[in-house]
Amino acid sequence: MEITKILKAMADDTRFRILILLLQHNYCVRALSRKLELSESAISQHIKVLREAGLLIGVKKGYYMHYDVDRSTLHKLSSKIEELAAIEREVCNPENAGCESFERKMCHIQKSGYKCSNEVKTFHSENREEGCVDNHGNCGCRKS
Amino acid sequence: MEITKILKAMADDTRFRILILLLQHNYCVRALSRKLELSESAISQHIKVLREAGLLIGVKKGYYMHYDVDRSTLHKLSSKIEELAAIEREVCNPENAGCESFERKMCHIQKSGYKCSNEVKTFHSENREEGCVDNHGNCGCRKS
DNA sequence: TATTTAATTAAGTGTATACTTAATTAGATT
DNA sequence: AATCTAATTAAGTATACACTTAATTAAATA
Repeated sequence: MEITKILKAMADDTRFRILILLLQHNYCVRALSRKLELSESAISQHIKVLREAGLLIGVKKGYYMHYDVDRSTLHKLSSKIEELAAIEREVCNPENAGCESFERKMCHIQKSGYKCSNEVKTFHSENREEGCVDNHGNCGCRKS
Repeated sequence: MEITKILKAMADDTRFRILILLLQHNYCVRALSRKLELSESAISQHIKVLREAGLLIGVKKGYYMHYDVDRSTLHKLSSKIEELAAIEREVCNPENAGCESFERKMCHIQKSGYKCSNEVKTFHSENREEGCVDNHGNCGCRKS
């Protein structure tokens, strides 16, 4: 499941409306094209995007295509977003960033009175040194 | 809460990555720009989109902007998507579409043996008559 | 087999958007 | 007050994309 692909498919206003209409009824392409006042071609292209994102399942019945929303994709998407919301933030501070003691004293997110040294400022502004893996960005703190 | 605005903000791969990074740490713009190998300007513009969608809250601290993901927006989005998945579909058939009895007999989604009349075909293909509110699209069925 | 029909694909166009570098802004620091 | 500095905005560009009409496809029907 490609989450940004699904999000992209749903993010367009027209496609979002198509999705809602197809959640409510089994409209054919022509009916959707009338309801949304767009060409059948446009609808067909939107449906393709929704289908390729896993949001629609299409079955041909007689002359008509019957499209149905794959609700399991919506459930999975919803869960994924909940998972995101559950990510815990590791706040940058000298203690958890693995800063050297001399840096710790100078970190600007420390209480007032402490100021960043030139070394720390440089670290923040210029390219990072060898062996420096991460830069939390609020100061010169390094993560290991 | 504009759902397609939020979806659009999250649908871009770069913005999605920014969101995840900011869920994990309090990176500044420069740190994000290094991590994602994009200009600070590009990051700033992406952050603006995320902020205007209600996904980020920014606070200025010293020289730095501290951005935090508004997790409540993610929760609300997740719920909205669950609501969508819960929409029940009213299947189009002559009975629930309020079709006239003569139409009911001719609806193509009836069992085989019944065929659409020219009138019904025309109704489906041409513009709808006066007073016809809905067209479910699988046949000539009218809704009220 | 030829015809009809809903849907799709092809080709083209105008707008939106994701980036760039350069200029500007807001607010700490000296 | 003058100077830094992170972030933002301005201006410009190249690509993506949402539409159009016309041509094509695939399946049902005659």
